[in-house]
Amino acid sequence: MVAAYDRDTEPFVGVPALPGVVVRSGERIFEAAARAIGKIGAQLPADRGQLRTFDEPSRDPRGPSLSIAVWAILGPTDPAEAAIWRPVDAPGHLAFDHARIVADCRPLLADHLWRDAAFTRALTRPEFTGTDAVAIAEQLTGGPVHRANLNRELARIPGLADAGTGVGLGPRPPKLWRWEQG
Amino acid sequence: MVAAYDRDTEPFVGVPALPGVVVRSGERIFEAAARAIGKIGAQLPADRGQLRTFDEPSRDPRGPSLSIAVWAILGPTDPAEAAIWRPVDAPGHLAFDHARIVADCRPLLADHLWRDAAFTRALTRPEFTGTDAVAIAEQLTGGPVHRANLNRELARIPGLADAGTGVGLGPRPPKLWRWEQG
DNA sequence: TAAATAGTGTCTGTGAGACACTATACA
DNA sequence: TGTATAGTGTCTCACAGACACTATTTA
Repeated sequence: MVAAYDRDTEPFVGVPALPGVVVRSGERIFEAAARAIGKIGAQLPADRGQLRTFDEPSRDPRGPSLSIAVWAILGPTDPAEAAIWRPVDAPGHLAFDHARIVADCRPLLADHLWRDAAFTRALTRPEFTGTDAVAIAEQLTGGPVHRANLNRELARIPGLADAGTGVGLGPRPPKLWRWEQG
Repeated sequence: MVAAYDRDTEPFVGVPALPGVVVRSGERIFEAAARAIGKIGAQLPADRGQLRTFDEPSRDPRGPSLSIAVWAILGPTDPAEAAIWRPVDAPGHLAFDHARIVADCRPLLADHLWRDAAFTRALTRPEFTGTDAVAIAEQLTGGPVHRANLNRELARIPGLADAGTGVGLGPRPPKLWRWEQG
């Protein structure tokens, strides 16, 4: 899911947008990201990364601007009162070129999944089921994901252990995976 | 090899630096890159791409700035009178944090090699030997490259054909590879 | 015991990585 | 005929992708 917030200033008043700010002089990108994520009532998590820069001059009706896209992952216990959550694979209508940003960045994020430990750990919970994993992978890749292969992939990840059974969607309970230590 | 140029303005007068400019309002990144590469007397080639953004506030003694790194590949016939060529794996002393930029971007470029057709085609010549390929790969990856595996990898690339023998470093002439059509 | 959900076994092909061996040209 | 450079054959291992089969639970 992607977090947006309802804009309260022109342009695009009332339209959901990805949180963003104008970078101040001397500010680092993640410092600006920390201010941006404040717009949805959250704090910038430790797990975050740079994506790419968007430079179409007509992105913003107020005038030309560059946007450096950044990812960060919020957990279920992190406060984010003002967040409007949208599925990554169908974020719907967003202000500016933000729908395009989501579309362009999705494959970049899919590359991190199950490979970048910090990204994966933050995206899953401390515990998650095989069914959760399938849903996450399909959201990011956009294609179907084979459970058999995914389970084997998860078994190979260091620090991730089988933790019995969890609660799934149907009769048979799915496998539970747990990250070791804190 | 990386192209630098001798700075003629403060700061770092006389010190080699990667070509860069301040992006103008409304300008696209590659438009700015085209102006930047003019500093070495070259024109921006069609083969180019975005790398990452560098944001350390003390990068430039004149004040905080963001730099968006971009790659582009010049051929041997492209004019570049003012270029100072340095090996990618040992660019030596460069102005600002440019040595660090080269070091950070090298692995990003290595990921493109033999995979991104446009990048590879521009980096090699229309014709190149197996020995050239080994040298290119070792410069970008930093590690040793096995000729046997590299030859097989080249054989798999669509549009790249065996073209007899070329001129190498020793007695036995190396294989020649040629890109099909123009 | 049927149906829905979930997991496992296994086969294929591909590709990385590595080693030993062979080939070519020159001195 | 020895030596330096270059290419080839082949082996192992890991992994992606796919399919069929089995297992678990509830109704």
